[in-house]
Amino acid sequence: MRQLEAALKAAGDPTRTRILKLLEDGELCVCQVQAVLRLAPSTVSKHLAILKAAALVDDRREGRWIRYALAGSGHNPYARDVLGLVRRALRRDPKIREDRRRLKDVLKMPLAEVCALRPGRLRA
Amino acid sequence: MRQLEAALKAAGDPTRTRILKLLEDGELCVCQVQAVLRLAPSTVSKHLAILKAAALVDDRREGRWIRYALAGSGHNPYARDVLGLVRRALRRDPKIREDRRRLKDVLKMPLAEVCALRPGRLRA
DNA sequence: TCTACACTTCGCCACATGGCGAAATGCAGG
DNA sequence: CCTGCATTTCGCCATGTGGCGAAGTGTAGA
Repeated sequence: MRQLEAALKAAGDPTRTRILKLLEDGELCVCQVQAVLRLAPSTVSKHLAILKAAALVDDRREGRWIRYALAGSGHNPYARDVLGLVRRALRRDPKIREDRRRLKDVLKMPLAEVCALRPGRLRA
Repeated sequence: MRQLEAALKAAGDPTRTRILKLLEDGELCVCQVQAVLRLAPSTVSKHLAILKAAALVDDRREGRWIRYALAGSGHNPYARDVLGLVRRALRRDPKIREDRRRLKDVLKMPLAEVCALRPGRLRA
């Protein structure tokens, strides 16, 4: 019961849905997600941890960064179904479209520059 | 975004999942659900209202009772997918099995007697 | 090993949510 | 209408959750 609950609850939060939709275009590091969502790093990190606990995403360390991606055939048997559902959903949602637009801009910038945008040292 | 969120969140609660699994066997009135779950009437009613708002169930008045059933091709486009996911899930979950066993007993009793079991006038 | 930096963890706050009992609602039958 | 009963709504409480900033962790590079 807990696994299904975890997957549904994880995907049932609007912020996390936004993250899942972003990851449909490929893996991203935390600061890229953060640059699109415009939330505090700790907040983004927590959401990613919840998604990971629900086996909806995988993480992979790459040097200084940690890349998150949608889970493959994860260990949670329900993750695949939930991800499929989300993937088919919200294709025309205005907020999701806006996020995708922002993501495009973010992907054009070098990673270091993206991370420098953080609200920690406000200079943007 | 809100419709997907509503469906996922509604199905993501363990008590509501139990209700959905019960309804897979056919429509039930509130007191039947309550007899299986052993929760206060107000609690059951609230959960059913949430499931209804998410378009996962339909209700239908029949005399003094209100029958709830899994939603057909509901107005929430995601409800069907979520219901399918839940239906395929938890087939072997012990708590769900236990509920189903209790439901079988409840279905053997006349409705009036089931409702009389309520923790309001304790006499069982 | 020291600093810089990406990320996570912790502690906090405001608000949402699940549980209950009591009161309100709405239908059936006298 | 008035009573009886199934259900809902309301008010309350305890707990869970999302947001943040500050402090901690861990890796890259000087």
